[in-house]
Amino acid sequence: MVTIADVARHAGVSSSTVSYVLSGKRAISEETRRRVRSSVQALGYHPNAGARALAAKRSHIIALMVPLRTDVYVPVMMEIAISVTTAARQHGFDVLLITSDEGPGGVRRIAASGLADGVVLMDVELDDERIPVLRAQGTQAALIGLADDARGLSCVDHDFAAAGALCADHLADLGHREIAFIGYGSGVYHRHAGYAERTLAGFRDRAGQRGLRFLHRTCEGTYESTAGTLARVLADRPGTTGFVVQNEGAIGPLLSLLRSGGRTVPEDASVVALCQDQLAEQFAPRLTAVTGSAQDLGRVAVDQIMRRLAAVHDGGRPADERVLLTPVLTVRDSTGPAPH
Amino acid sequence: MVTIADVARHAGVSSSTVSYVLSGKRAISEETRRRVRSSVQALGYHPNAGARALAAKRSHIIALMVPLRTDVYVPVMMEIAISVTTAARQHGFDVLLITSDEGPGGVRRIAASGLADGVVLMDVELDDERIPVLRAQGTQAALIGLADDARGLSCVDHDFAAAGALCADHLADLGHREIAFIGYGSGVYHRHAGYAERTLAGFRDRAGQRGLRFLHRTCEGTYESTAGTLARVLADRPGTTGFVVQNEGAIGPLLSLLRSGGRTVPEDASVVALCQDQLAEQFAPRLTAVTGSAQDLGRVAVDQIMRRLAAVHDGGRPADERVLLTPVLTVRDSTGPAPH
DNA sequence: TCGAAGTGTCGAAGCGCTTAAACAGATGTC
DNA sequence: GACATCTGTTTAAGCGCTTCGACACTTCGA
Repeated sequence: MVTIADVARHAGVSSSTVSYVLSGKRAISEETRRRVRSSVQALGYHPNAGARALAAKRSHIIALMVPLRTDVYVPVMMEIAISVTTAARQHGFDVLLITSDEGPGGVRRIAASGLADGVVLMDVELDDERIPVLRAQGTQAALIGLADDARGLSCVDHDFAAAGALCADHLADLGHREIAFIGYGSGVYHRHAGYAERTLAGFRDRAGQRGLRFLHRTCEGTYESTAGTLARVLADRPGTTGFVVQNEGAIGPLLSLLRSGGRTVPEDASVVALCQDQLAEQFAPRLTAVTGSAQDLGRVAVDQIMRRLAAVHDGGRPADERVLLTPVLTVRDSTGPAPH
Repeated sequence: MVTIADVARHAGVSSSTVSYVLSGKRAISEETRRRVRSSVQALGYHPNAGARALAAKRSHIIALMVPLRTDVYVPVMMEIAISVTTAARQHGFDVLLITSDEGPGGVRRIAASGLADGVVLMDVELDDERIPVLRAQGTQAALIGLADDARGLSCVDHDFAAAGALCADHLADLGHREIAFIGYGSGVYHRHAGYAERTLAGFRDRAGQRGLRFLHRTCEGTYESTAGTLARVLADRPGTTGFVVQNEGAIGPLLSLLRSGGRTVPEDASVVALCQDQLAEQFAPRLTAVTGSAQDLGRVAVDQIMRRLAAVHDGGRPADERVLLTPVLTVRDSTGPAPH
């Protein structure tokens, strides 16, 4: 194993000089810097992470707590996890993966052991019990999702209310008057998952403003469940011409069912999906969709933590940021003017 | 911050005694152990991870390198990542997430800095350039996937050849004679991805033994691509009655297309999917599928690393294990006797 | 010309833990 | 009763790094 002392000897300087060259925290002459750098290269030196963390009281690791529950579309979770990792690396940080089944105790463990300098929490509930722990430990954190009380931490999320409103506007602009909103399974609403409630609220408000009649129905995302939901919608409101789908699993079945029921998309019925563009492109017809970037979510969360850490490092009090990312509507082939 | 010295003072013992109580590496009297434990509780002590890693030369972290590429079904990757994390925690280890875009350099960085005690590599190519690095660094590793030369490391994977054979056997048993194998996009085969090639080879061999005629066609997993693939299959072999689908994205479109083409499943055509049970259950009809547990994959990989670390710790040479998990065929509603 | 200020490097303390070796006291052996 | 043995605990030496203060030397202003 190559240590900083080996590098120092090789370069003919003291080990503190090597440290300062590497951290840039003190002025070092051009000549010395060059010699040290080439010794580092020659010996293949990588600072020992434990020693560094111990001496500097910073691990250069952030923890990412991912939900075990999979009612949220899994590829999106993965995309967030990967973007958090990539963004963290750009700041010289690594990412520790922990699962939400560890609960508040997991957060305490990570923070108290100094394993991580900061924590990113996914799938945050409105009244999340991990938040008081974070505050008590003085751990820097960023939430992906909105909490009721986010004092002492930063958060970022999609603006789901705006996404819902975009759907309502688009269908209203096309002349649709009766809309069905196919949502997540009822469990998601009972849990008061923010993304589900806020989307629905945003849609509802805008639909009201635009004079739309609409129905909200839950749906589990299987073929059977979608068939049942669609049948009830058409029984209750035969005049429905617009569909908004938030549950990714229901999209394929819905398209199949509309087709086999004799309704052509977009001539007889328009469908707007709330899902990733990548997914929207896979169907026939390609779907008009409202999207927010999962990558941005991860990147912003990491940036927030980095700003908090920098503030603490400089002896200040970190600012509690609250960022909502604006969703985008991409018109494709699944929406068109309402039939007469 | 609570240190081991605080606990020692509180319990009226020396800090080494506290350390021995916690690690169990020396005999400690019942009485002392109780006092120390309750002091740990009372003060909320968590050992500092950096100090521990530095002194013990073990970080109690394993790194998990996940692919950025998403041609493999993402939820499966996520399931593996989560099962690795869960299994690691049961051994008192945490998981560091790194992305494969860091390449061999990432592996070197993690190993040389002592950040992780072991590495789990996903999406391994037959001739993977990270493997020599692992060997050179003497890092303990487990691969998920098979490499050409796995000396010095352990590996685990699904027995994809057996999975392919199961599909052929099932369709042959039902009397089908002409089968189409709908695979991944051509890029996957050009890359010589092990899972794709081995499944196909296993299917091909067994199909040969059972006297089946078959066609292998690549498919990108979009609706258009599946439509094109199916059209070509039916043009080349109008008598095809059995379908094996390995590309998750092609399943939904294939079912839709068969239905709209007037072929009822399973009366006119049988479909066997190579995918997770959860996914197979979502379609109508529910799909007969060949599955391997992604959870087991992660768990076994972690167990392999733990055994390797234990062997090194005991001064021995770790055994290079090679485990293939047996796939399971679950018959559901998408396969039936071949039509006359 | 002298002291002050600035620049570049080093020495050494210390971060919180593990662990080998030393030690104290109880127990057993002849 | 002298000695070895065992059990339970302490002492102290690091692990490899960061960082504070000291120091040597140069440059600058008065």
